[in-house]
Amino acid sequence: MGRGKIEIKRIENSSNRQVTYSKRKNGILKKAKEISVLCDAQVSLILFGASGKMHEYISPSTTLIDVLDRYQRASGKTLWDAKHENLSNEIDRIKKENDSMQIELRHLKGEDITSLNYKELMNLEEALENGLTGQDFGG
Amino acid sequence: MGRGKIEIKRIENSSNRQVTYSKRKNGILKKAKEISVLCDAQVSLILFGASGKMHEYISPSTTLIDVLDRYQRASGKTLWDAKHENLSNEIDRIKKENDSMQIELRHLKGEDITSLNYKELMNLEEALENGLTGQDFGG
DNA sequence: GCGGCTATATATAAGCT
DNA sequence: TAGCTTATATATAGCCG
Repeated sequence: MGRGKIEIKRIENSSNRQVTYSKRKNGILKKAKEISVLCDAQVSLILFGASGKMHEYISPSTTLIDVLDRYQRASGKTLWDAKHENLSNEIDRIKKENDSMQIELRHLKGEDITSLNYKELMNLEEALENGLTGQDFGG
Repeated sequence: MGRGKIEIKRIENSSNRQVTYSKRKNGILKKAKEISVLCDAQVSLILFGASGKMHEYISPSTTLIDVLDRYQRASGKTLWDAKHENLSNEIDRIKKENDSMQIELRHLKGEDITSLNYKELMNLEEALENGLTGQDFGG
C-alpha cells in the first residue's frame, strides 16, 4: 500500500519502524471503529508500540471489562479466574516460605544461641535453603 | 473501498451487515498481525460480531493477561476486581515480610552466631516484628 | 524525528454464480 | 447462503521540507 511493496517482517530500521507504527496504528484504529459502527460489532483493540506507548479502541456502549467477560465465556479461557488463581498460588507459596523462616527465626531467637553447635547450624541452614515448613529442630 | 463508497453507519440490511463483518474482520485481523510483526508491537484484538461469534488476535510471545496487566499499568484503570487488588496487596505485604526475614537470616547465617549479643538479638527481633526491610544491623 | 504528498498496494462494496 | 470477481475506495511506503 505504498510506493513499494514490503515484506511482512520486522522493520529493522528503528525510525522507519516507528513511523510505520504510527501510521498503521491510526489505520487499524480507524478500521476498528468502522467495523464496530458498520456491523454493530463489539471490539476491543489494545496496542503497545515498541516505544511503550499505548493506544486503544473499545466500541461505544461497552467496556473493556464487558468484552473480557464475554471473551471468557466465548473462549472458555479464564482471565481473572486465572489471575486469581495465580495470585492465590503465589500467596500460598510465599506464605510457606514465610512460615518456614518464622519458625527458624523463632528457634534462633528462642534458644541460647551459644548452645547451638555446628551440626545444628548446618541443619538449620539446610532447612532454610530448602524452604521446609513446620519441621522442628528440637527445642 | 469497493464499487461504491459507503457511509460509516450501521448497515441496516442484516445480511449485508454479516457479509461486511466477515470481510472486514479478516482485514482487521490481518492488519493486527502486520503491525505486530512489522513494528514489534504488542497487540490484543477481540471482536464479537452481531451474530455473537468471537475472533481474536494476540501478538505472539505474549498473552492477553500480559497485555491487560500492561494496560492497567499504562491506563491507571483497574480491570481486576477489588478481590484481586486485595490479593495483590497481601502479596506485597507478605513479600516485604519475607524479604525482611531473608535479610535477617542472611545476617544470622553469615555471622559467627556466638558473637551476637543480647542487644543485637533484640534489635533483630524488633526489626522482624516491624517488618522493616533493608535495614542493616552491622556486619 | 514530524507532518504532508503521491504513486502504488491493499481492502472491499457490489455483482455474479 | 457462501464464494469468487472486479471496479473503486482506502491505506500507506517512500519522499520531501
